[in-house]
Amino acid sequence: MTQLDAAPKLGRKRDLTRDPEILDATLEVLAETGYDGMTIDMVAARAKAGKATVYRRWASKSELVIDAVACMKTADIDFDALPDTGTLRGDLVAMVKPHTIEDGTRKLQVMAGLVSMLSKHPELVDSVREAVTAPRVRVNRMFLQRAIDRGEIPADIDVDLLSQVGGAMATHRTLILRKPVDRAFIISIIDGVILPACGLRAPATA
Amino acid sequence: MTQLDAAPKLGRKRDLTRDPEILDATLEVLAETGYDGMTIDMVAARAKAGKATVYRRWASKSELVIDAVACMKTADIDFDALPDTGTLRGDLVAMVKPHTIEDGTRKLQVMAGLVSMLSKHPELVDSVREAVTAPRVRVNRMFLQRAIDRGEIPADIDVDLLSQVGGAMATHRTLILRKPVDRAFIISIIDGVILPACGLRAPATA
DNA sequence: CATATGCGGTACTGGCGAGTTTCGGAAATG
DNA sequence: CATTTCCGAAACTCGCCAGTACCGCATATG
Repeated sequence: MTQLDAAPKLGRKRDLTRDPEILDATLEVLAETGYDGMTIDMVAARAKAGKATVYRRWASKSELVIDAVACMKTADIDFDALPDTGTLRGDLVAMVKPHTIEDGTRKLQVMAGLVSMLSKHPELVDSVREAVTAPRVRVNRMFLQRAIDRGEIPADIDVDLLSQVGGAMATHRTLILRKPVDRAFIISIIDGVILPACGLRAPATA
Repeated sequence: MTQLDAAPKLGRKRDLTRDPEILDATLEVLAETGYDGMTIDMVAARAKAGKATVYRRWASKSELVIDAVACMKTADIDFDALPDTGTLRGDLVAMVKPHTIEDGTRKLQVMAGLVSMLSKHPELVDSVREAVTAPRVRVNRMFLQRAIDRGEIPADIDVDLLSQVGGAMATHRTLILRKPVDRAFIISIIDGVILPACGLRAPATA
């Protein structure tokens, strides 16, 4: 720290724009091949970078991946523009947009590639929860709380548990069943689990 | 097949009792280290066998693992002695026994070690579902159907989906959150998700 | 222009693990 | 007892990959 300003910055400067490109390439390879199948050469090739450039910025493969996961949360839901339709079902269904599904699918695939790493790097558990799981849970919790506040659903439901159900079932479907989490599946979770658990029924047309 | 009887069985006979011991050792190592971290030497050492003995019986590491997973379903719930308490909650809670939790935890840990393999060996997806997921789903489906038949819960609930919820949340808790699936958690799923989704309430004491 | 560092690319090193072979001994056949 | 196949154990081959070193060039300082 004390030496940062004193250090004369000689030579060519590091191109900081390559950092996010390398991290993105890392997430892509991670989603495609998983942590153990991923090689630094794959990441470098994907980012059109040299292997030395990667190792100049991250000390090891595991640190690169940990950093990539931590930086994943940036491309997230913007909490300012959340739907507020007046009904719980309306809010939940409004979140089922192609872009959201696409983003969620990608995160689930990255998560699938990280499972083997979680036991060896417990700090990753928190990063993954913060980047993938927590945002969706927070949104669901807000929707449920609003529904309680307006008297749409009873106040004694288990908000914490119910806001996790959707993510848990999507995770299970992606990691174990290896089936796509599409709009129909998400709607069936809403209408078949979450709403009934809140004492509501889906519209008859569904 | 035609040559089996004609072949003169010379020399020492293969010790068939080693097969299940090696498969059990495989599942143990798999649960502890995952597929990519597992080595044949670990399995052989655990089973007190030589590496050659393993390769005389299975052609490769992946075939050994696939066989071990396929043979996992044997130690399962005996469908003859299922509880029938007269209420849906009674049946579900009666399944939450130490032995069942222990068995389920082990299977979930094996599953965690297999996630990285599922994308490369799609046939494993079916084996895992048959050995781990399906039995529990079948039991839950039976409980729900009985509750419908006796008029305890409405007949228009989504039986397929609701019989998967418990397993999905347990899987998510083990693989991603890395927290133990204990009795309290399972009870909270029953009382906080499944029963409310069927229009029932847990007893006030809970 | 001299120096120092970053860049993409390639060659290299070292360790690890799948799969094979070998060895001394044990069990089965004839 | 000779032969054959199994056993556990250990040594071996071979390919892959993390991490390092180096090349030729680009870009920054003074």
